[in-house]
Amino acid sequence: MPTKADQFAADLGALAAQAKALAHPARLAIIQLLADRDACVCGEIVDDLPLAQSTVSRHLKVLKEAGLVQGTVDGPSVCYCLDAEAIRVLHDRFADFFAQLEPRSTPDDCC
Amino acid sequence: MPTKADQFAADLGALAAQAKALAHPARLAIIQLLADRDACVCGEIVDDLPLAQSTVSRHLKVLKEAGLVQGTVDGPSVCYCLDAEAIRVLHDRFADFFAQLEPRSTPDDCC
DNA sequence: TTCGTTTATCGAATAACTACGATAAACGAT
DNA sequence: ATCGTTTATCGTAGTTATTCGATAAACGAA
Repeated sequence: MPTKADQFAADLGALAAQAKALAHPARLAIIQLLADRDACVCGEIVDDLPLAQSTVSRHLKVLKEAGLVQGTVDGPSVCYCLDAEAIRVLHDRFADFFAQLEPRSTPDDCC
Repeated sequence: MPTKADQFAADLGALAAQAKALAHPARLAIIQLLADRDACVCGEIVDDLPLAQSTVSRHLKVLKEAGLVQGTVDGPSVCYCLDAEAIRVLHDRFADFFAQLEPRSTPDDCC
């Protein structure tokens, strides 16, 4: 079922989709957590966030669906870690987007 | 009324809020449009997007509330333009966030 | 096998987002 | 003062997001 948002350029849609994954402080906090513990972390994320376990699980699912985080089963628990390559791609996408915004000499504030 | 998302660090909340403003292809398209026409544009945005005028007006409101766009009344129409300084700040915020993610030597993929 | 731990999913409630048409408000021009 | 143009807002509808508690599923250990 195509939504209205699909009528835009694919690259804008892709960037918007990943921006949406970043559009919640809990998910940003999770990303920072996963980066801080240089390797990866399992359910300690729940202890570090003021959210219920099921809520954290949902946020992790969003991040996984956005391709930013990977989870591998490790015994009874699950080990989550950042997808470093995906993060880099996202970083580049944002950098490109912002770079495109200022080829203009931004002479004086318009209006 | 404080929501659950307010319990996170203020900087994460601020970044998440602006990421949310970018989390729709129409709003990204609007930002690109405003940057392309080096100065600013009024209602031509509506003509360039496959959306109703009222919908575009809402998206513009979101961008204004995020502080990324300014609108000044110009006769019967309104002139919108990017807030170049706010864009720069947002760019920096994203850059900082991503930079923080990779102080690790990213030895080998964990897990 | 049974128990405890860990994670995912379901169900449900509330809130927010996206979208449109219709209408109102502001303004210049006639 | 009235008309047409432009933009904002309102009302509404449908979808999606956020959150929690409760429950299920997976697994190691006893």
